[in-house]
Amino acid sequence: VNSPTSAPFDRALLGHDSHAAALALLGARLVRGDGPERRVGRIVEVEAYVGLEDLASHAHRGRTRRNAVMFGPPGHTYVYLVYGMYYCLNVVTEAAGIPAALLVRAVEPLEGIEGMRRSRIEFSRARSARGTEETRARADREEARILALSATRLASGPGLVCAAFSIDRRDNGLDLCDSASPLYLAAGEPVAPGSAASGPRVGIGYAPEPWLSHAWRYWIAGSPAVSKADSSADVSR
DNA sequence: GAACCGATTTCCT
DNA sequence: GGAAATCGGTTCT
Repeated sequence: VNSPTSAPFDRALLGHDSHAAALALLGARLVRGDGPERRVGRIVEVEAYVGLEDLASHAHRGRTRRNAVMFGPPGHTYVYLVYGMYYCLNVVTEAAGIPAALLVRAVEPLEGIEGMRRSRIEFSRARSARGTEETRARADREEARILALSATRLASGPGLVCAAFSIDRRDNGLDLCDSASPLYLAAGEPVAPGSAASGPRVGIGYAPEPWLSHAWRYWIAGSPAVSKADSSADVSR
């Protein structure tokens, strides 16, 4: 599991077709920090949001202040707040000018697992910091729940990835292909062609067909760390 | 300046 | 299986 030095993620793998990039990103490592605070996870699930035409994408209405980095060069982060309380991490893909990104939906913790657990708890407590006594009691129960959670499930969801890695709006626009960034990507074991699965994207019920049904969610088949059961799924090329 | 809504997660019925 | 929590982005008046 320990790998002292791993090569930075190759930006060229992200610069063209987003679906090829999604398959390339599976198995790669997400790295936060250095030394004893270092946290590393293996990316096991992503979703592609591609181009102006994609009516499920934040970019479909054109460039705004929020989605601006999606229009920039590949390899950078797009971090946004969703539902007023969770953050989502995306990896920008395609050449500058073409808005596209991969939502990181799930990560399998490899190093710094206790740090991820603490970060999850810290996030949970911050949410109920100014709450009533009842909300505080609820936070206690949630802390107990997180402490009992298996390591593989600590980052099994897009909001949970950000909670476990302490990712928020300040991380928007970082260069993930630069290992000097506070958050970056490192090469991992590539996923064998037959080991990737795909299916429809999650949480985009507002989108019309055909965008609603495109199988643009990709994950490592059989991984216990994916955000949902991968029961009915096509194994991709 | 107000209304509407969401690339989620968790808890309760 | 359904709803609540919570706030900034986007749109419309």
